Amino acid sequence: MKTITKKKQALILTAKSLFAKKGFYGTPTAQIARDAGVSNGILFHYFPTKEELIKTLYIDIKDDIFKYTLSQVYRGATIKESLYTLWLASLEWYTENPEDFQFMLQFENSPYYSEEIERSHRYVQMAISIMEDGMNQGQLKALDPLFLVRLLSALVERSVFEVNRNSTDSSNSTLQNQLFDVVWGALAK
Amino acid sequence: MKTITKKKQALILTAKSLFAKKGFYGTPTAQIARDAGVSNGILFHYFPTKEELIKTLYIDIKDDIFKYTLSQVYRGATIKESLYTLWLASLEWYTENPEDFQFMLQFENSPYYSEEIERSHRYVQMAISIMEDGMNQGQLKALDPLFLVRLLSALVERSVFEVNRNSTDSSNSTLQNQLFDVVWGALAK
DNA sequence: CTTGTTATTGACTATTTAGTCGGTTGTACA
DNA sequence: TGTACAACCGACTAAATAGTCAATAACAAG
Repeated sequence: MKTITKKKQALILTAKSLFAKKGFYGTPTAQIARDAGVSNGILFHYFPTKEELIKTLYIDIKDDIFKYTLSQVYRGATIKESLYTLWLASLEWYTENPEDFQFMLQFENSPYYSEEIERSHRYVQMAISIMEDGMNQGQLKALDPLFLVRLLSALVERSVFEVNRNSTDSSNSTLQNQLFDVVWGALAK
Repeated sequence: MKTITKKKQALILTAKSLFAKKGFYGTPTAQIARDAGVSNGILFHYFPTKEELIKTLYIDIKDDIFKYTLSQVYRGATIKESLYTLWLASLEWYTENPEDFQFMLQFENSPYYSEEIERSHRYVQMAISIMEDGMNQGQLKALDPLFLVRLLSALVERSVFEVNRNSTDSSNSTLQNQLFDVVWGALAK
């Protein structure tokens, strides 16, 4: 049984928050430890390098998100329904967890990121097979399924920005429908 | 008349190349100078800080790209034609100038980037007005025009990745048509 | 030729920072 | 109670790096 200590947890939380706010290079390891209220040494006890810490954080975050989003997709749903569910759940997650969003953006455009890391998540395989289903049913455009997955991610990302910009506006659901129209228009045949 | 010296030019070229390959934080200013074959001090003579160098580079690159792409859009073209031209020209530029692409990706997801910088380019205003025209004609989705511009950028970005991945494939124009279908599907009403 | 300005050099520094290490405290369990 | 092992501390270091500076070269103009 893997018990995560209080201090390790504090490190993870603090690191995520600082990285999101100040960036990977704007955040010294010493500050992470200080803000987390633990010693400098313990950070390197749990994470051999700063890079390792960053990668671990990313994998954890992505796991959380996909657990949340993919679990809402039901068998038997139409492709359009599945995509809508996936898209909306992601949107909700990111607007409610802005630190996750910031962190992810940074990581996926950093030198740390690679197709290897991308594919390593089994949920990406799941997303791919949803796209394949849609293509087989003739509902989605006939393109590389991984490309469609990435497209969806990119559109989620843009949606998050746009929703955040209009956050004062109360007529959220109208905007949501319009934004999903964009997604569906892009992916559907 | 602004004459750019040989050494300044060498610095700019070298910096772009190194930043694209190794990232902003993986590239010491000393290495830029060394690789450019000039002294350390001259870099800070032309660019007071490293950050200033990076921002200058970004603005130059974006200017080049928009000069190239927007100049190909003709008055009197339909919206679909204009968007196609814009999209294809961007795609060509980035596939032929991979360093520009890498640099831009990094910059636009870095702490240096801001909506202020984004809007400061007059070409963004031009792109916005193309989108507004399309909306007024009822051809494009009724969304914030800046959002549409960003959407187009994001789709160009994804297109570049996908074209690069299939670069061995000679049947390029088929893929191009398919990819533009995605763009048009996303933006068109 | 003189004088002021700009280009250029490269050694130097002040600071920052990732990661180390020797030692201490806690704890599970035999 | 003893022993092994993990959690934990914080002072320390070795390396890296952005930016400085004092001096020299090139050059343009009067």
